[in-house]
Amino acid sequence: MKKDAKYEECCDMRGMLSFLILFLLSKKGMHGQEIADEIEKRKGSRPSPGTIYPALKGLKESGFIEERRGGKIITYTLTKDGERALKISKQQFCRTFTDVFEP
Amino acid sequence: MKKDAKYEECCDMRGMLSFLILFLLSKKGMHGQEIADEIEKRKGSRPSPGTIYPALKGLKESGFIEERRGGKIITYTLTKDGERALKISKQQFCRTFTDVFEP
DNA sequence: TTAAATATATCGGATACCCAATATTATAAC
DNA sequence: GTTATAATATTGGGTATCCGATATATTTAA
Repeated sequence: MKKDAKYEECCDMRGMLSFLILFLLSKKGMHGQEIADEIEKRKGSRPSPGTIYPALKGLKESGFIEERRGGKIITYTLTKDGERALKISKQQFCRTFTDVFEP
Repeated sequence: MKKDAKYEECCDMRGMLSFLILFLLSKKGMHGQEIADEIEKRKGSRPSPGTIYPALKGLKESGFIEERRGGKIITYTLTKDGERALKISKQQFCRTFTDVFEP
């Protein structure tokens, strides 16, 4: 059992993955594994393929991201709609978690 | 259908409720309805009783909060363990969402 | 041309979050 | 004391997230 698991379980951040992906893609286009790398660096745990690809599929079906294929690598970028979605989600996120970031 | 619902659904913040409660209680002791008030102010929607009380129950069973009853009002405060849980969750939260707050 | 490696994709299922509805308890009003 | 009000509590269920396992496709290595 992972150390500190007891303390982490009160914040599993379920439901934040798509938001995080949108945010990451707003900085630069990336492919699936790059996104997984970045999330692993931030969260400490790597989302499995069964997590990341369905999430990307959902975002694509919502029209928030689009893909450009180059061989086996698919690079995702935000659409205009995706930028709008991120902007709105971000506002809500910031309002909800105001002053959580303060020390 | 709620305006902007399409854009909000990529960030439902599911799984962040307990974290938010811990954070709110770290500022001052509150009872259930006060907590709901504060969350409503931040998120824009009010958590239902069926949401808030099971969450409080879970936090109590984890030993993160304790209650002091005064009539029909139950005031919740963080325990030492709760402070530790919040600290750790907050670290993870901040690391995960670094620079999301920047304009 | 196989074989290995890497990226993407899908499927089934466990989990748990959250809500709507309802019930219980306690105070306050009268 | 009865009624109204408000806080707390529970239960059942829908739903979406996420993971593990597995499959497919493309490139690289040998």
